[in-house]
Amino acid sequence: MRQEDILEGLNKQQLEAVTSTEGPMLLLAGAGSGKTRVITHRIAYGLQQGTFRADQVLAVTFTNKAAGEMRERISNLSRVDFNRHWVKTFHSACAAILRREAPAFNYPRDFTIYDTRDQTALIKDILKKTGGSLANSTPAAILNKISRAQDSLLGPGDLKPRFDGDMQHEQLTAVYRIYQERLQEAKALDFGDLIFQTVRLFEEQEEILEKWRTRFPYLLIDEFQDTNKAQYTLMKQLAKKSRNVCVVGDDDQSIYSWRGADIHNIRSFQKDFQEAKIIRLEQNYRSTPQILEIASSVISNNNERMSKTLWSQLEKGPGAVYLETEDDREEAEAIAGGIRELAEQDTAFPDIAVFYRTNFQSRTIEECLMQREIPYRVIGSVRFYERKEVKDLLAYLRLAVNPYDAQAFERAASVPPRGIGARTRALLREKAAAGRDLITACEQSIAEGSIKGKRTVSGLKNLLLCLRAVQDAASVKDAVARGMEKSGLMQHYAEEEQRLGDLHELHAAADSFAADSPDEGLGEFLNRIALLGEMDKTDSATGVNLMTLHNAKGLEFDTVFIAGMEEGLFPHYLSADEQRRLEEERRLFYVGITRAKQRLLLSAASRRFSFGRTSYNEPSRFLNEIPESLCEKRGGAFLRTPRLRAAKPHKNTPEATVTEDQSSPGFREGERVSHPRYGEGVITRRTGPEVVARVQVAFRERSCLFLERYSNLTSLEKEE
DNA sequence: ACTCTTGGAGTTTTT
DNA sequence: CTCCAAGAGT
Repeated sequence: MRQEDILEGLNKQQLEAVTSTEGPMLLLAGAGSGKTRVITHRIAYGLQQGTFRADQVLAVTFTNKAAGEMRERISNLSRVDFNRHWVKTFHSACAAILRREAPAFNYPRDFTIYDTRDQTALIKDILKKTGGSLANSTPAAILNKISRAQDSLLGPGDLKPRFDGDMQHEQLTAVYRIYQERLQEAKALDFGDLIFQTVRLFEEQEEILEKWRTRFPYLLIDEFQDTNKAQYTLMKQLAKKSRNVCVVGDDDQSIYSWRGADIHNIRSFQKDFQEAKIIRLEQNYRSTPQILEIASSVISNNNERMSKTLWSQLEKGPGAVYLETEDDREEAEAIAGGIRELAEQDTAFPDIAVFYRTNFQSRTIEECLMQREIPYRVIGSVRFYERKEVKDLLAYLRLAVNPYDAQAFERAASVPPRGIGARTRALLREKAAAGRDLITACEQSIAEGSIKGKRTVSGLKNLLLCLRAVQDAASVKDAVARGMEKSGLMQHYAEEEQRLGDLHELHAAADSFAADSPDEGLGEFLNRIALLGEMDKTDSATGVNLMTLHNAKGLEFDTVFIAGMEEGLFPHYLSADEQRRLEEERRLFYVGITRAKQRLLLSAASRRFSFGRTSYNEPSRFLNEIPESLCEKRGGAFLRTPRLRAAKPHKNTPEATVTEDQSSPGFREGERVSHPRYGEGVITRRTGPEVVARVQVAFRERSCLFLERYSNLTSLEKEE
């Protein structure tokens, strides 16, 4: 692509940001100010000018999905295929570095990455063993403390007591220390470790740091306001010499301080890189002036912010609409009704989003959408790789790759039940503690006769040995297939269609991984999975988008609903007392508002039913922060015209209705169909009420149950 | 010794 | 709904 194309249509500030490819830069990019455009064009420009080569750039984004999009946009702009290059999250970048440097810090290349559940289980186990229950602290709370310590580059010895003789502190230090030891024994790293250990490695081994500095003389860090101290330090280490680092952020969109993010990194950057060019992007290209005014008005209630004024030249639009309902059910129905009506006017389903503060709120909304036959997708609710059956299968694969992985062993040894109980498992793990792997531990225990269930342990050992052999020889896909077959999980879950489907999906994921990265092995596949968020699902949107406000960051929609505008829920009661945390809730609201291009629809329920309990809530204080002239309060329904047309005019040409599955009449049993992932199949059963009919489909190698409406199935019998 | 069933309790946000 | 702990059953 020619230079004038890369630079075309940029405003003054954007142009300066794009063309300043050398030296440090702080890009303060307001919501909707064309940030992604600037970042991608900047890299494309540098490539085109010959300032740097693609393999000299390390770009860090917040999610894998954002990374994927950035790769694609740069590739399109620059005629360079950027897909092989380093656009990663902090975590995946560190995992990749540590894999390559494994010998230098005495870890195997194929280490395991512990997720939150592995971590919590480990802490529970430690608490049990040490007998010490940390005074009124749940394992999750302890884990949180440990994670925050890691984010701040504090090891067990670096924790400071709050006062002399702080029991909490001593116990926490002890648990943290054992926790780290156990991770090492298991040849595992957790999320915090990935960053912490990389920083430590760079600190301790100058020549390795030097190598990576030389490798990446150009850095870019996106969502900089959400970086923690460890990440900041890593950036500094890498950028110290070249000083070619561009950080991009917006202090008003900092919403992850509970995860260790430190907003002061923006100030630190100005100190550490005093020669940095500072550019503000304040023109908003996304939202109407009305939406922007609402957002500005709300965020102006925060004290801790760098002042910044967004403005928009877009056409005027409507103000916000606020709806109060009796309960959550009514709220959900109003949202569904509003969506229906908007869809009949001018807005397509994928251009609509519904945001909420907590995941459980999605359930009621989903039910109403389903009833009204409105297609939707939920982003990030139950993470695929955290589902029980998926973790079960992953446990076997993890052990095949890393036979020291104690958490995987716990799971693999007990699901499906094979007669190895807690006691035997503990014995085997003890055996493995002295630097032995778990397979060897099994072997030795059998040889010594120190164990009761000799036969079953022997069976498990052989199974693991077999999987280990397979992963060396076979493709990732075959290794997963072998795991499914040999683990006994397929039989174990034979009755549960959903779980079987998930196992097959993991197999399919392995297949596509193998296609994308033919040179990578099972270990890399497992690492990749551990770092994958649900956000990254790439299937194109066909329905309304449902997600938490946290997941909404970086996205935009024509129409945005924000549900549950109630005290106690939003701001959440756990964050409402402290000023700093309340301000973060407000920023979360700000993020939500600024996702909207045209319309903003808010709602609150005075009664909410959640898990056997009814709570009564006042409307959120944030509502009072919206200028009155820009917030119209309604009762009953969102739109002024609840039922304009009783019936739609009937279309008499059949071709018009065949194209979209909107009007799909439903399949017959015995009908031949095709699915984009599973291929051809036959409907074996069709059940349930018409609106939410389920179909059972037999494919060549498996059988799946779908909700008919969203199944992506196409008939093979209606073709001309 | 191990597994399965039952009842009770807890649920912010997530790489 | 889903995770735990405790007790009964094999």
